[in-house]
Amino acid sequence: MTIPGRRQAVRLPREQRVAEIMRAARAVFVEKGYEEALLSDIAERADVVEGSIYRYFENKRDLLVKVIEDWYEAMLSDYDQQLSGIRGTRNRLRYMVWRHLETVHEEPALCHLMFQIIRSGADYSATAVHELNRKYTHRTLDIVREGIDAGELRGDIPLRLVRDMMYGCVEHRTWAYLRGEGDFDSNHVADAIVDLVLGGLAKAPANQPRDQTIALRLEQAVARLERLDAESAPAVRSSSPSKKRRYLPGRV
Amino acid sequence: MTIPGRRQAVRLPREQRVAEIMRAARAVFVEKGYEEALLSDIAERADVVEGSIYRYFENKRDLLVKVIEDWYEAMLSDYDQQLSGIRGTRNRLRYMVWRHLETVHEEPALCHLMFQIIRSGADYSATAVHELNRKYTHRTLDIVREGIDAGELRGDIPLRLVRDMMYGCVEHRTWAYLRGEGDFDSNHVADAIVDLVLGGLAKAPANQPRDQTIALRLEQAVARLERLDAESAPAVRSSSPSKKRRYLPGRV
DNA sequence: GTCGTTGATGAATGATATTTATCAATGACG
DNA sequence: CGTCATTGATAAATATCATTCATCAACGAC
Repeated sequence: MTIPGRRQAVRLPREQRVAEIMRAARAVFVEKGYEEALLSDIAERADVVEGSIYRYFENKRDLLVKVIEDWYEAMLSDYDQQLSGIRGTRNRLRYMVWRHLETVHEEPALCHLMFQIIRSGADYSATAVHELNRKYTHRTLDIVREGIDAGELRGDIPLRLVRDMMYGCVEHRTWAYLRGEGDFDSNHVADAIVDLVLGGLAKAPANQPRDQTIALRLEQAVARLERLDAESAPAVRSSSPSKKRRYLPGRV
Repeated sequence: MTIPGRRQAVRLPREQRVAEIMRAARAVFVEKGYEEALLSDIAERADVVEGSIYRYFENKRDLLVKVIEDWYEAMLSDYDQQLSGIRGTRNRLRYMVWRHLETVHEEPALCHLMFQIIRSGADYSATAVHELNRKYTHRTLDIVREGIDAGELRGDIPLRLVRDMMYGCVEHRTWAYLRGEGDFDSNHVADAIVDLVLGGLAKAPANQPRDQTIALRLEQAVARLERLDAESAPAVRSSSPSKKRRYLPGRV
């Protein structure tokens, strides 16, 4: 006999319930950020009771980690898919950066969670996200290596430094964007970054002027970027921050 | 008449009490990280009662922000102090990077808090830390600008990109370090970064080989770095993470 | 048809940040 | 000198959530 007032328990197979909860969690996390997201919100949206979540996830953080992992994995496999159809060191490198920037535009909240919560956690190194990330940056290094082998790039620069610079730069921009300090154009930024890196890396025969196409592209990109910088430069400090789009949920 | 059992209230002038609390807070935050640091811990160490903290600080987060601000301000003023005694674009640029890296070594926990809690907060832009940081990176751009004016550096690169690359790279290394993924040598890394940036930036007369000294320094730095990379490369995944030094307090 | 296994529940529990109601020293002012 | 507003400080109450617990019911194998 069902106790009156006791909610009708809908039984689902494990996988399906896990999927439901993760879908709900992702929505709530995106909407409210980590701290503001309540397990009760998530439970409600997943149409379960709070306690049920603990049958499938260790704790709130674990839930987030799983959500991010899921997203990240799908994303990276798509990266590979696309990349397989792109030829040429420059194009491939550019695609990596461009796609990264696009992702920030498409999923700012998830990116923010990824940076703030996942990647700065003490257990990050043990996370699948870490492994995925490693794989991803390896992909980038592979491209550079191919370029070196093909004789297109200088071989005397530590690969790690190149990678750190590229993604470091990307992330600086990303943070500024996530903070609502100004938008960016993925195409322009990607061009500028790749151009600068290649400009420093490109094998320049000692007594020859730099590759014409590179020099040209560089000029154009730089001109565009300077304009962009001028626009997005904060005219007056603390003018009207409310007008800026923000993607950081939470504290007001 | 004093109610028996009621603690003897030591009255201090505002400034002094604030200083006490901040000293205590800094210690506890450093020791335990943000979430694990309890207001009761801080109160105890500051020899006040929890509620008293709220007389001087909005909330826990505000307390941390003030602590970081304090530290950051002192640090930057010292930067300026030192920098005033250094001549030459390369040396000055190198000092900025080097000092940044050294700071990470000296105060890993505060750096971590700065990155994770402060800089990713929704209110970061309104923070004094943001302003300080802006001032700091401006200093860097000034140096580059001086170099351009002096004819030492190419003038056709967007300054922001240069800055983002330098600090982006620094931060990538920093995070890896904070996560316990391997140490770094501030001197080597600073050399490598500055060399790479200048290698891409340095005005290379079209039909002349690159500046000899730069080329030489580059080679040396690269050699050192390759060695370093080889050493700090994770031999076997998930070998014994317990052996690595970690500077992330918190969750076990 | 019984019984172990697993999905699911609703109500505790616990840990902490934050508030509130009070209290006492201090010092300015009549 | 006293009174009284101001400010430093307190102890206890509150509120908010994450997490755990004691039960319960459907399902399926045997």
